[in-house]
Amino acid sequence: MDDVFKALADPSRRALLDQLHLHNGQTLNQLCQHLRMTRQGIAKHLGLLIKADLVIPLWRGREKLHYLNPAPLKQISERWIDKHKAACLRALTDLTKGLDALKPESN
Amino acid sequence: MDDVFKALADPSRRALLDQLHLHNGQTLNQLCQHLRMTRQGIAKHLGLLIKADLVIPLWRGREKLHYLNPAPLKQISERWIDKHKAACLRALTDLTKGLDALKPESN
DNA sequence: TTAATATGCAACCGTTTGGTTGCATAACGT
DNA sequence: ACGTTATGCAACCAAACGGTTGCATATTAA
Repeated sequence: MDDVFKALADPSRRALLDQLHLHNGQTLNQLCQHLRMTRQGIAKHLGLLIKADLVIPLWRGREKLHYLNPAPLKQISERWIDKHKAACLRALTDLTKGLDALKPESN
Repeated sequence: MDDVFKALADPSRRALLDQLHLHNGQTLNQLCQHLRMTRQGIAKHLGLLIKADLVIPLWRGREKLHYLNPAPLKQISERWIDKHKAACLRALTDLTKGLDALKPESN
């Protein structure tokens, strides 16, 4: 899961995901046309996305097609974000309680 | 939003969020007891969490209480993850179509 | 007022990261 | 077979990162 968070941390990689979201199954060279960076740079980013299992590569001849894999995002959403979202109300009441404690007359 | 993704990328910072999730409103020194790192190191991490608005600090005298703010996580979930999750089915069909195209007899 | 407590700030350092250039390899078209 | 196309791999570099040490500052307690 650490790999997923790390992969999402970079804006270029998020842009790549967005690009694939727009048109799934693009080759490396196709993806290069949308991001001003060398092919090798993009290939590195794709490597991290693939390592994080956010993107799945499929070879067709000499072309490498890149497909989105939404599973890790779903996992993060379910196992991490929802857990914290569930504590939303609690966190807010904690904050207001903290603010109340700041009032001098409340001590 | 970039700050939020960057803040979430480090396991120590996620551990801090978990710790606050366990007991909201802890001071810096309290948080230090759960993570084997110097106070200054933790303070740096908290600084990034605060910059990303994931944690809101409240001063009470010389103590700095740290409160979770679930809003950014909710935003990320809604504006980013859900969008990709929505494409889940599509991504999978794309993948299987890609796999089909690999079969030589399908060309 | 003085000592202890809670935090902030800055410099420093090794490692990782983001990106480049250069070259190698494999597959396709002619 | 040969040139072109699509990709991989390695070295290299500056910048950012994660973490430390040392010192400064502000608040509380005696």
